Amino acid sequence: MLTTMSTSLHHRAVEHLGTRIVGGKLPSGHVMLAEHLEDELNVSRSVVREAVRVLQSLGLVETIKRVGIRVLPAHRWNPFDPLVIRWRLAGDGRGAQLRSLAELRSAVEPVAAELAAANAPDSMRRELLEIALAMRDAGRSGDMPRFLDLDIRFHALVLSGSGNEMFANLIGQVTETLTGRTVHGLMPEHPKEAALQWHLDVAHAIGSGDAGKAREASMRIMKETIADLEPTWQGQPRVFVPVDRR
Amino acid sequence: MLTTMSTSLHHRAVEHLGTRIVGGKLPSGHVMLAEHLEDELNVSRSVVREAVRVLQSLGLVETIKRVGIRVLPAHRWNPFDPLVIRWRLAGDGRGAQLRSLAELRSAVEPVAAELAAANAPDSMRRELLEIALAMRDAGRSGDMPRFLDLDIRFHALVLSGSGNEMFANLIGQVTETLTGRTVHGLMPEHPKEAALQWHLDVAHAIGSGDAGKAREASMRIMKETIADLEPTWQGQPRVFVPVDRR
DNA sequence: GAGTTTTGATGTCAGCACACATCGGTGTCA
DNA sequence: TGACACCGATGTGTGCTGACATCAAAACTC
Repeated sequence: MLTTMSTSLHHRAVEHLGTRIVGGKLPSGHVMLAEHLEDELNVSRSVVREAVRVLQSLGLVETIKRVGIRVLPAHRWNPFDPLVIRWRLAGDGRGAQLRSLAELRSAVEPVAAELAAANAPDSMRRELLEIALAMRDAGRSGDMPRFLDLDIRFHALVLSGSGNEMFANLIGQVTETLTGRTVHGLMPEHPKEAALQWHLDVAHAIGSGDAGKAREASMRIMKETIADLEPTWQGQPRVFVPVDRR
Repeated sequence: MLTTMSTSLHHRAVEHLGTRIVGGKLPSGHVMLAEHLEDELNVSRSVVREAVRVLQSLGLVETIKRVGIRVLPAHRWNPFDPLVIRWRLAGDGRGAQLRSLAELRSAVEPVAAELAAANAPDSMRRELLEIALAMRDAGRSGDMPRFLDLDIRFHALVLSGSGNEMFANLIGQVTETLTGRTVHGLMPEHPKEAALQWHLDVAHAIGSGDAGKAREASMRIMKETIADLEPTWQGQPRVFVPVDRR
């Protein structure tokens, strides 16, 4: 070994192969040999095999005896795996991935708000209102970094307050779309006053247990968010996977 | 080796550990040693290590030097991974898992119907209508196995027709809730006439590109489905994960 | 108590035996 | 002579093992 490694060889191998497959450099159907990967990555068989096993569990490759390690088509990948999402966001698939995430979020958050209104513990309802108020202040004063941070916490709290662990798990990916919107300069100098009010509406509705209102207000936020982000993925073709192919 | 193996040792090891962790037999914080696992499973280090690596990528365990392999708390698991879902459905978590899936589905399908109305290829729209009509026939004549099959295909087609690969990936899990409803005797002798009509409404709305109507009709189906399934998870406590803990 | 050494676990390597799908050669039959 | 079935060689993933590296907790020294 020449280099002292910051990350483990295993981690690097997974990352190396994952980015190349998801990024499209290794196309679907491409076959690799374990031995070849050893040379390419300068690691031993154990490292390659453990990495391939992980990629296999993500649906990125399959191993076939006497043939090698074959790259699977994109529709076999697990689109909910954090690694796959990260790799897609880092490569060509960024636009399509952001659209998928935004659509997922626009579907989930209103229902999460509904559930939070029905089920969230009081402490979360209180915190939600505090954050919404702080968002209004930060938004009006144009403190955008603080606004972004509060925005993330707000939506994370709605998802978490739903009491649905699948919803709560989307927090990381919501964070990605929110920061993405800011990074790509898609946020105005000041957030719209209406948007600030909608966040307060959500907080109040959840606070008072009004599921219908919470959903409605959340949907308005989602519509606005989608409209803001749309330029990011414009022109990206949609993919329709035949249902029989799992 | 004594036994000829039907499934690979790797597969068996992943399954063995996964079911025990998700099933709660190995509680959060429990520490195992790789060597101990070798003895327990009667497999070699490579098998154990590769299995542990896969479980690590699912968020079920972490490996710590000088300590061992530690089971992670449930909120660290990837709730979207097919393996995790399957293990939860097979164990104590079945009720909570079904609720999560049903809620996710009730959030996603109306939006998927909306998107399908806007984007689905014509062939899918046509097939959707055919299936909805066939569902009506099967429903009225009380051919429930055929109805279930058509129902699955219908909802799979809506999800797939959205052109969102994350939605399309939920097909398998939707199948689980639909078959679960039938298996648990939660379906009436004949599906309600209204439900049959709602499916036709969705198909027609998507066929004619009416996104709003598609969403509305889909939401009605979802409300009904949730109501049907609710007994399955009654009394299951909700879990609220603090937002700061990832 | 702070710094150092020891210890024990995972991480990594390399070589081997085995199972098995594929391919090509051989034999048989028409 | 040609078509077809059989069969063994080959290559590659699967699994096992012994050895060493690495690193952090724990024990020890001062």
